[in-house]
Amino acid sequence: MDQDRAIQAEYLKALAHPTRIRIMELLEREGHCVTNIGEKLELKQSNISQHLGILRSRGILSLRREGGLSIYCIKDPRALEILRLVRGS
Amino acid sequence: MDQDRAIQAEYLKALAHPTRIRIMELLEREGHCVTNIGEKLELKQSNISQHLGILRSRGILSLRREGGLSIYCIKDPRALEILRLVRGS
DNA sequence: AACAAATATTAGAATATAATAATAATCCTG
DNA sequence: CAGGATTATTATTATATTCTAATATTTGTT
Repeated sequence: MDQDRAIQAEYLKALAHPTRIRIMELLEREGHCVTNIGEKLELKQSNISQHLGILRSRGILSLRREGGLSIYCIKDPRALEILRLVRGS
Repeated sequence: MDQDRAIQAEYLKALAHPTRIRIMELLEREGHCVTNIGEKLELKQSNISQHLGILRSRGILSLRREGGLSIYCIKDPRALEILRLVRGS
């Protein structure tokens, strides 16, 4: 189907951004909250939140609430495999 | 490096388009010329040529001239692995 | 309930991407 | 070298992304 390719393209687009690649690298070890990610990457909170939302909407990240925090984790390990392949250029 | 992630993002962006995914699927079996691809995909020649140029500029496709034709082939098999991973969602 | 911290959402401006149409460039063939 | 076919490039318009700033929401604490 052609709709499948549109979905696949959306998935790849979600990964195709330097900041989102950095987020994936950061979350590879363990989950982090939004503020934490923002500090490590030295980017604005709202921007981080938007990027996390994009990755989550594609099923790449998951979110759990813990205390007052939103902890984002990698949900789809295929994304890590893809990034590993891309690195091996 | 941060420039690496920019390059990685460009690589993924090249794959992150429905038409370019179709092109990759078509070229998986064997190389094809521009006109041929345009007919199979029912898209304008200039559009196809642009998409092929994007894939080539990222090192994903290669080009050889044969007779009066430009034959495009898959150069980087990692791209196929990535698309296979993406399909397995 | 009020306050503070953490996160999400929205609107806006700047930039990037994509499709079309038109034109240019390439390269066989006679 | 002229003509025709193939491919590449350019300009344009429409759409999509991205970042920032501002505001709203959510949640925990007192």
